Order: sequence, then structure tokens, then C-alpha cells
Amino acid sequence: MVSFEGFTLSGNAPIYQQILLFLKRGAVSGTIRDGDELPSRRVLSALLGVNPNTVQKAYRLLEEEGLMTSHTGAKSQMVLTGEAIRRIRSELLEGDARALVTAMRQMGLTKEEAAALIDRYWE
Amino acid sequence: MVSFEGFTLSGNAPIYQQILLFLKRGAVSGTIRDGDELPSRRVLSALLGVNPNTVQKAYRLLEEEGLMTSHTGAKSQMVLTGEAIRRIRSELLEGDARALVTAMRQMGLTKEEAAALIDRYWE
DNA sequence: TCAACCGTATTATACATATAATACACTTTC
DNA sequence: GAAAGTGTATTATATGTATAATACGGTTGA
Repeated sequence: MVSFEGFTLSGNAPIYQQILLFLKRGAVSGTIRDGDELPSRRVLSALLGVNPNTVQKAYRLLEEEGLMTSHTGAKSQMVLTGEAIRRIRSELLEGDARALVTAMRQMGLTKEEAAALIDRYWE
Repeated sequence: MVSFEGFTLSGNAPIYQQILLFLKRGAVSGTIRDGDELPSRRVLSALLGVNPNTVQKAYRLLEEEGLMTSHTGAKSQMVLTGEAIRRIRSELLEGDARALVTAMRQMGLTKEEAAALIDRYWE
């Protein structure tokens, strides 16, 4: 069963996107694996304090990406092939790195200053 | 005059937030300085291909933060004290660093792997 | 002076996001 | 078999974002 322990809503990003991102990052790290069952829409929405439709939107997009299967009446399961995991990993890392480098550059930081900042915030 | 050269809309973030972020980062880097005139709402909206109201929203928020003054009929000007710049710098760097570290951690990367990734994307 | 530009304001429409309240058919479990 | 839980679907409302079309009064500069 996929655990949402340690997941908290934050920032201005849409909730369904935050859920999607949490699941993809878990797949990349290996804490979420192929065949793992997801909490039901109702259970997760109650856990997060959001509307069931919001969870459903995240799950629907997950399924449309081929990362999950769902059948009426039964629990939904993650579908994670090695190829899919590598694809997600590349997408996420590239996006995050690009965003940070853009930000640091626009603020006039050197590569060394950026590295030192990350090092300090790692704790 | 504040230049928007090198600024392009990207991603899903609201346009008015992207404009605000660009101006704040410019203030931190020193490319935008106290007293600098901003392009008019109409001119900037035409340059970016967005609605004048969207630019007005960004400018209004900038003014509400005390980083700009505007008077009917005249050009708007940046208001950047040393204290304000330090505040913006802290806010932006903290937010960016926190976001990246959270992402890398959730994907199971080590500090060294994250540093190598940033180093590679710096080019 | 006066035309051009500026900041500001209003009204309307459209889309995305999120919530709320139901409803129905299917699966699982006792 | 029956109850509980599940995926799925619908309709409605509210808010934020973005666009569109105007309008008005103040400032600037030829």
C-alpha cells in the first residue's frame, strides 16, 4: 500500500499536481513500486482534507500516463516499468535543475555560490 | 528604464507572478536599481503579448509590497532600498533552495548527486 | 495648447481549480 | 447473499487567472 506519510500540501501549486508529483518522486526513489495499491479516492481525500474529485483528477492523470490501473470496484494499482521510471526520473530532475539554475542566474549568483546554498539547505 | 530583454513566459505559473519574480530577481542581481522607470502597462503587455490587466496586476502587487511607486499619468518607478533588496534576496534564495532540496530528497538523491546535477545544468 | 501617452477603473466572458452533494455499478469480505 | 468499500459519473457553486473592450482624468512633450 502506497503511504502518504510525510506528504503535506504546500505552496500555490494545484493539489492534484502535488499528489501526482509525490507519487512520481516516490516511484523514482523506489519507495513506491510496481503493483503497489493506492489508497482509495475517498480515503486519501479524507486523509488530506481535500475533495474526492481532486484526488480523482490526480489518479485519472496518473492512469492516462500509464502509471496506474483502475477497475470499477477494486483498488487501484501502480504500474511502474523500468522504462517508465527512467523517463519520470529524467523529466523531474531536468525540470528541477533547470528551474534552480534559471533562478540563481537571474539573481546573479555564481555556480559556487549556488552550490554552497544547496549544501547549506540540505540539512 | 527596466529592460525585459531575456524574459520569456514559461511554465504553468500565473503570468503576473512571473513578471513579479523577474523584477525581484533583477533587483537582487543589481540589473534593476532604485529609481529605474518601468515600461508602461500598455507597452509591456504588447511586448509580452498578454493583456494589460495582467501587467497591471503584477505592478499593483509590486506597489503593495513597497517596491514601486505609480502616479496617474506618469511613469512608474522602482523603489529599492538596501533593506528591501536584502529581504527579497533572502526570501527568493530560501524558497528556491528549499524547493530543490525537497525534490532531490524525495527522489532519493544524495547531496553529492544533487550537486553534480546542478553543476551539469549550469552550462 | 494639444496630441500622445500614462495610470486607473469598470464590465463582461472564458477557462482551470476546488468544493459539495449525489448517484450507480462493481468488487471484496464476512 | 448482504454490507461495506471502490471506481466512476453528474450537476452545481465559488474562486483565481486571463482576456477583451472601453472609459476617464492626469502627465508629458512637441
